[in-house]
Amino acid sequence: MAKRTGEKYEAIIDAAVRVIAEYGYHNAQISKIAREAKVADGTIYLYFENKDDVLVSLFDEKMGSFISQAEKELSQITSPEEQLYHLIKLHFENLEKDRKLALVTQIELRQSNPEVRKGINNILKRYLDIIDNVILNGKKTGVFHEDLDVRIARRMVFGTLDETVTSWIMNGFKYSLLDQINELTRLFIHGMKK
Amino acid sequence: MAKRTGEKYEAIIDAAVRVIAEYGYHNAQISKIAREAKVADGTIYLYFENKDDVLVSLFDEKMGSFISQAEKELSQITSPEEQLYHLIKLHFENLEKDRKLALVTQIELRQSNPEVRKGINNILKRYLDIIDNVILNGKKTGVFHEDLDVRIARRMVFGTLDETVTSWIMNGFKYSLLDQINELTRLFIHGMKK
Amino acid sequence: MAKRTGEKYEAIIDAAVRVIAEYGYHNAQISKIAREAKVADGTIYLYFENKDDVLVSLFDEKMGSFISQAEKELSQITSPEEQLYHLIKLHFENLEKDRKLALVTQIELRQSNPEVRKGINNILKRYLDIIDNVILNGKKTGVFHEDLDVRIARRMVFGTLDETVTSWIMNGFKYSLLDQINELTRLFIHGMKK
Amino acid sequence: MAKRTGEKYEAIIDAAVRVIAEYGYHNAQISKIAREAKVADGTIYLYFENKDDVLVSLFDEKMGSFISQAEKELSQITSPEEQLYHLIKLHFENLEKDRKLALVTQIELRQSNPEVRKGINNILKRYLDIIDNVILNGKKTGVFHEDLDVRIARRMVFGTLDETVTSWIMNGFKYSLLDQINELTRLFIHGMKK
DNA sequence: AATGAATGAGTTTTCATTCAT
DNA sequence: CATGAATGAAAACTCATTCAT
Repeated sequence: MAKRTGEKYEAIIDAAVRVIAEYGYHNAQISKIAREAKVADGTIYLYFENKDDVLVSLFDEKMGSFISQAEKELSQITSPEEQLYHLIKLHFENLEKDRKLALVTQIELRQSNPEVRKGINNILKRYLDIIDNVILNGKKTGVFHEDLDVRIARRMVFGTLDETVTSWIMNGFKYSLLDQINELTRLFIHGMKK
Repeated sequence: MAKRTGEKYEAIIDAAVRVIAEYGYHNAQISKIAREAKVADGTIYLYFENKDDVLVSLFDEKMGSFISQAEKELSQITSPEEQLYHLIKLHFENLEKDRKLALVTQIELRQSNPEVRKGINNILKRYLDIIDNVILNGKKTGVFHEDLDVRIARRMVFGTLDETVTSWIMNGFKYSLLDQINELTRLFIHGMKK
Repeated sequence: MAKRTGEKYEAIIDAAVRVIAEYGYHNAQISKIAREAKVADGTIYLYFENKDDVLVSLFDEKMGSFISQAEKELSQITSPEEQLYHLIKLHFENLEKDRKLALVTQIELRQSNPEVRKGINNILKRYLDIIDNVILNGKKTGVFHEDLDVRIARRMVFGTLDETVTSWIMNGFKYSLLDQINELTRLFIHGMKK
Repeated sequence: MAKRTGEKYEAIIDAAVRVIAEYGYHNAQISKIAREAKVADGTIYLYFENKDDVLVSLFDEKMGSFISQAEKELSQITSPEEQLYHLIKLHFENLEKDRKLALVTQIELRQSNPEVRKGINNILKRYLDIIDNVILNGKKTGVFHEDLDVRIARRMVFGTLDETVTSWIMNGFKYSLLDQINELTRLFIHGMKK
């Protein structure tokens, strides 16, 4: 029934980002999002199943394209060290280029209910797979330690990047994420290398 | 006005942990917590300012004592490597020994409103300070790299441990956190060492 | 945001009068008023800011129109004695024609909280102005005593009419207000005349 | 069961006056009154049936003695004009001498529930009887008009004095009640005389 | 396809009163 | 006599969702 495409579909998602960024997750009512998108409340339900669907779709649209891009770009790099460097760079660039979106996906949507969390985690799984592939590539090419536990390493990489971005937002975006790419890459590579 | 101490104070906090663990944050009504604690709804307000106060106090009581313990134990270790190892061990032991509490503090309370989040973050600051001190000790003793950015390293350590525990819970506690202590310690130390 | 007009706006106000008259101010819950008005509880909040707003609007709608009528009718009379007579007549007629409304505005709403009281008093100010004008007219035309203190006389007129109506209601409407118009007019005029 | 006498009985009533004057009727909780009276909450119930009883007793203690005094003093005056003058004087003096009490009895207690209102009205009946006697005396002695309706005149006198005092309080006590005695007496006597 | 008025379920908090000590 | 900890009922208001137009 829900259209999931079209001009208004995107208008609603973009309105949701702006409203959540401005008022916070707990004050982002459907009626506010509708007003911001210049549509009627009921119209949202022509494009989305329900409010949860708006939020998951928001994450999907905004992060899904980033993940696809990352998949594609990393597949064209062979060196695991360079892959890792590029992964971090893409991660940070993606969030630095739209602070409202960063705030929404990184902070606000984490307060959502279990249903939304589940949808978000499904999308993130593809991202975790990318990290896994970089680590596996590093092990296969003998750059990373052969006994390295991929899941443990993956959680280190993701957990670190995630915490780094969260801190950056919570501290008011007052320093540059990009400045930390080199040091983080070094920490990871030295930690994981043979 | 709120008493913040006594037998019932603890009974209410423990009841809150059980109720949130069983029903989830969004279904943990005051009346349910009161029933579980075998007190009247109004009694909760003799011991706590409001519902937010119950949740922040829960975090404070349960994590605050862990943090104090960590502060004390780490201060008796001089080697930064051993401090790091011990920190991870304490972190994991603390959460493995009470899975309900782990679920509540690590997953459910993160869905709470900004007021509660703020209270929780204040408590966590003390924990981040402990991590900082370990890293500083490593730099000072020449074990960790002199140019290591403490904040970046701190976020790596905290972010990794946090993500590790979250994954463990989301995957149904089906492996042991303690088994990962050695590898994580190694990853951190190799990453940070001179 | 509140509409403050329309069919349901009036239905809610009329329902509020009936509910308060029947159950008393302290037992007139929003849900009871909504049921009586045959709308959902939430619908009331589409037309009114909050419960206080319902009560003040009730007074405004019901007494405001009476005051406007009085203003208009008295402006067409030149003799202060006749103005006074007519004012009392209008006052009593207005309350006799709807006993439920009289009970609500005269007795029940006086038990309301300070916020509502303030709203009611603002509306009543216009009525006190009408009384003032009658007295001033009497002084100007030499009918009333030139040294008469308008404020003192106004309080006599309003206080007397108010007490008269209150007694009538408290005694179960068992006599006619209209029968007292002549005597009250005489008391006031003799008291105030030159 | 309720003692209705003793040192604490009076302490509680005086505390109630202070608390209601300071916080308003709707914020005068039993626990606040108890704290102000330096007794335990439960102690109030050793001296009073319930909260309503505290309020009615307050009115009874404070206004009852005034009424007895008025009864006594007026019985010693024979002239109806002088009785009326003295009645108004006593009324105003009584309220001017304790502004907190005036605020409580004249404004705040009027917001109370029907039960308290009933108790207050019972006490006021004795006062209305005093007014009646003055008017009857005036009619009997031929000073007031033989056809004067006592009830109508009584409502004029009481309503006027009541409204005068209410205005005085609502306007912040910023003028003197006593200054109005002469004019009010004149208004009444001219209105009622033969 | 779009609207937006209407719905009604659901929860925190207060406070008069009790009663074991 | 006095205490004060404990009780638990009660009500305004929000907001996701529907559906007649």
